[in-house]
Amino acid sequence: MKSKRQVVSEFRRTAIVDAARSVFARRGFAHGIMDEIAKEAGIAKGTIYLYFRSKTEIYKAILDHDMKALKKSTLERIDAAKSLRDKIGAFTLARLENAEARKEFFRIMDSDQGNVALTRSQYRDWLREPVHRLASAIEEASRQGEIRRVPPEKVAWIIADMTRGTIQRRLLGPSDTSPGEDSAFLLGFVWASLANEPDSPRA
Amino acid sequence: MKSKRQVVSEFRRTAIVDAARSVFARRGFAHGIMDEIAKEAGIAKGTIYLYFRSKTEIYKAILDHDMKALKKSTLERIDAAKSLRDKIGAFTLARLENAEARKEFFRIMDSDQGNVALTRSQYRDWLREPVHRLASAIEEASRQGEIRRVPPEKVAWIIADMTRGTIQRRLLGPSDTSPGEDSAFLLGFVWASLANEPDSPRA
Amino acid sequence: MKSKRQVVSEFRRTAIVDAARSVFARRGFAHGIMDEIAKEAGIAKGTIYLYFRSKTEIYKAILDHDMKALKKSTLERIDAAKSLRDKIGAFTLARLENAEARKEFFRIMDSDQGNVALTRSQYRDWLREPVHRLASAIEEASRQGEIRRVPPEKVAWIIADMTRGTIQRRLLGPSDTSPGEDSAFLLGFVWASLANEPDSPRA
Amino acid sequence: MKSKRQVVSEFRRTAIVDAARSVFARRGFAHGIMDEIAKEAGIAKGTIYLYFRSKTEIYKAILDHDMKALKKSTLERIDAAKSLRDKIGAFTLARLENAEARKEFFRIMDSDQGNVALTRSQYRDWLREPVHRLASAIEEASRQGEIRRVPPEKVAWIIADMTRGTIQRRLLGPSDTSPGEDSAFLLGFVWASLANEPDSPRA
DNA sequence: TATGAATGAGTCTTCATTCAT
DNA sequence: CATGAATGAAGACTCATTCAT
Repeated sequence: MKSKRQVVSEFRRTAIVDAARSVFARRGFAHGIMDEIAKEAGIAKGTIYLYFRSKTEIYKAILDHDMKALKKSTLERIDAAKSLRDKIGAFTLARLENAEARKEFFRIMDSDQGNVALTRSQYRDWLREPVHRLASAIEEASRQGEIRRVPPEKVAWIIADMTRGTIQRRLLGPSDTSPGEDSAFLLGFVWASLANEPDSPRA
Repeated sequence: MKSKRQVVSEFRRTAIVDAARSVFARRGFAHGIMDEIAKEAGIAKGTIYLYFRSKTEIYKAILDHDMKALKKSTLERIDAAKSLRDKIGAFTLARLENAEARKEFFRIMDSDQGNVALTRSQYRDWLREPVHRLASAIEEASRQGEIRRVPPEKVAWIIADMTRGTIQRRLLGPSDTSPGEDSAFLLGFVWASLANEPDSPRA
Repeated sequence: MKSKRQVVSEFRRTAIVDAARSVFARRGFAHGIMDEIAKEAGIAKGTIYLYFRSKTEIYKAILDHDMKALKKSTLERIDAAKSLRDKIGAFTLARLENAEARKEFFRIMDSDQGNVALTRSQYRDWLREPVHRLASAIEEASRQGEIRRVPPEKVAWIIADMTRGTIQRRLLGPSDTSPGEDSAFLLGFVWASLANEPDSPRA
Repeated sequence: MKSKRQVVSEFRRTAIVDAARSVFARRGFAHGIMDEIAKEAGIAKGTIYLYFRSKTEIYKAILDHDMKALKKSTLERIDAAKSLRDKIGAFTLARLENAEARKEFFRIMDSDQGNVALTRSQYRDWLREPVHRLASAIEEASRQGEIRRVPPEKVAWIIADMTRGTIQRRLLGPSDTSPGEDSAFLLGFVWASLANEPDSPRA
């Protein structure tokens, strides 16, 4: 069981990370000021330094925390789906819903980063595993003849790309479609490609 | 005809923008220092302020200039293609080749931005017109029965998304495929989807 | 008789002063951090403030305590000696041995001080009395004709200076002579001066 | 010939070092604030950083400059003197006069230093060469039979110690003797010791 | 016009001191 | 009494922008 101290400590860390995420989403890393983070966390500036060594550490903590959560959630939903079609749908929907629920984080990922230098590749990192999982499913389905022959990795990545683009468009302004609808559209488009022979003219 | 004064002025602005692009690509906006830009442009720091009001203005000038060029080049190549299939191929190839030729600019677009706040939406902005052009072609082909019925805007955007993702992956590390091959793959994938009825199972 | 309360209180004060002396000797006053003092004293930081009003107060307490002890010890050894020669020897030896035994304190005196502003003059203060005692003995001996006529105060101070310099050199690095030898050398030098007519050429 | 730029640069560096010496003498290194140095130098805080990388660099510049000057001046005066007696007098007088003329620097050397870690030993460093020079002269004179046999290094150092102590006493408050008188007294004391056989009782 | 030295507002970080438990 | 988490004032350093030459 957690001691009271640990609970408080956990609480503070979370409050700081939450405040920082919000501030960084609003101002970017470079312009996200410690004073503002402190105020938003409802504590004094010095207190932050009892929990994090530096501004950069907070940044890393945000990424680490959110990416882990994102990866976990996405993988679970992929794994829960049985067929490839459902897995692809699960992937896109998971991504879209997560983005909805964690707008702030995605705004950080999408826009800023100053020089913290790692973000973009870290971003790829957390995506890598879900995308690989998807690729494996594609490869399997491809072997089983459920879909046409395609390079699994490449296809998995472009599915991720389409999803990401859709998320970004949703982030830019309120969209008139739900995540579910967007996901369904993406799935439809992808599946139309995978399910059929390429280049076979209509008639 | 341009006066000598104007020529020199143009020359300076270009030198500054080029230097700034290089610096921002390397360090990001927040860490791209005026001193470094000046040195790289081969002029004194103060001189920059004779041509640009502020650091942010330079940033905007980079975006404005590069995006215009990108848009122009992309539109021309789309227009030069006759069939929808070729137009899509022209779009993806134009994007991939441009990215190759203007790595620095894409690196700025891709990674950084401090919080100059406009980038991401500006990025969308320059893409908007080419994507619309593509959408129009899709709509037309859709109406003509050349492809199945799809929402033209949405499809055009996800083609842009796939292309962008591919560009980013190329930017992260040296890839073993050429822009032409990547473009061909994307086109193949997209066309397989567009050319056929959705959801028609293989057998 | 001391109440238990007083005993504990005394004990705490001593622990804090000892810890602080050690820390200040290591880091200097400015860089000697309360956290470190607390840890070294085996108590919580807040507890320190139950016994001392401020960091500076601790500093003063160190000086006060150590200087008193030093003064007492030095005076006793001077008084125990009968002849002037022995008194001088007693003074230098007491100083050298004390420095040996209380390296930490001397390291504080020697090197640091932040700007607690008083140190240097306080240092003089505690020395003042022993030096005066020495001066008195010199004056007496001078009057008795045991030594040549000299200004007692001045001579006493330069004896103190020589001793202090010797101590500092010993503090800088391990020396190959014992305090006793160093003391003997100083005494020899001084006595050679005092015992003879000045300026009387050798031959 | 110096360019105008160099002259100005030199001027600024000097102004900053002078201001810093004054501030450090007054407040100590730790409490000597950049703002105050800037104000005293009559420039803006940022300007300081055009000439010195950090506060510590300024500190080092002070020591370096002043110690070099001190060493040079002291060595010259020792060398200019012919006899050992005169050399000793030259040394003590040079030190006393220098201290008079550069009270501020000596106040820094004497009192403070925070943790800049080098001071005290650096102090020894600049003294080392003059003291060695003195030691050589003592050794020579000792060999020539001009003075009794003594360990030259040790004697040279205690002469330095006596002088330093005298300087410190002068620094603490206005003294009623001139540097010349103090120097003469020290010389007399030392010479009385060197010129005669040790331990030879008066009668 | 061009220069680059000078400026000073803006921020992170440290640490003595306080205070609720 | 003891604790140690919380506070916030203080200070070094950066760099976009200005301005005298």
